[in-house]
Amino acid sequence: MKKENQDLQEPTRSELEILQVLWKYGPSTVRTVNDKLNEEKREVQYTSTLKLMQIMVEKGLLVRDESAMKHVYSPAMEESKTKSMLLDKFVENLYDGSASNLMMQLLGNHKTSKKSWMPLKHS
Amino acid sequence: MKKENQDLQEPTRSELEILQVLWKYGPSTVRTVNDKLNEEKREVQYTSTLKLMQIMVEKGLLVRDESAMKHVYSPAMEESKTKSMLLDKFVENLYDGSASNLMMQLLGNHKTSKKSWMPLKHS
DNA sequence: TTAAAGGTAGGAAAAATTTCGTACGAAAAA
DNA sequence: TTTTTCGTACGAAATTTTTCCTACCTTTAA
Repeated sequence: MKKENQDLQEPTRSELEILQVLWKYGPSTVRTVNDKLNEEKREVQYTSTLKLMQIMVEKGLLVRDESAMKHVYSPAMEESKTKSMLLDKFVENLYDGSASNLMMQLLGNHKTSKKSWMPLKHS
Repeated sequence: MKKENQDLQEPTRSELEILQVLWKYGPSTVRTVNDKLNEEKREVQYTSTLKLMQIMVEKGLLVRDESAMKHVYSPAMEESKTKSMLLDKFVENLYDGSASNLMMQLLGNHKTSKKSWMPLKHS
């Protein structure tokens, strides 16, 4: 089954790497993004990055300015919006939806609540 | 190229869901985990969950007690260790490695540093 | 004792993600 | 002008992740 164009696509791991580059350096060409990926993350071929960024446009994760020959890509959503979304999901997943739990971990306060589960009978 | 048994495998998205269930309810059978997944996350077949958990054992993400007929699975690493690892990566990725940046976002302080990038010439 | 229910194992298929080869056009250099 | 360089598009392949079918074993109920 194909995944339909939802409103909010969660970026895949590689897509996130690309977003990170764009957040850091601002709107960029594929060439620039690819260079930064190779410098800062991992070795990857130009056309791979290109393809991925094209897909991200289709998904609505990036927008593209085609006015010049060298297309310039930018994130489709505000950095802060995307990060909020990802943070929410992260807190939901790992900290039971509780930001203060996360906060405590950040503060190095490792008194995370003791295991909350009672041994279950496994039917 | 096959991915070798690294020390720390990062769980995939589905694997993380399973870990979440185990964290929440403690060591469990596949049946229990599958039920919880269906209740709390998404519809999924028993054998799919089974397979995934078997793979997670291979990867070293879970350990399995086979002494009884119904195997009981537990996370291979402490919850807090795994979460630390994931949190580190998360902060690294999204907050430039700065926990205080994340902290600010958590506090709803949206004065995240203005765009730090200078417009680049795109070679 | 047989049937039904519920468990694991394993392989194959499906889906999603990632990579890259090839084709081809435009711009720049020779 | 010709060649080289650098860009995009597109399709297919490779890989990773996810799903589920089939086989088969054990326990329980009839």
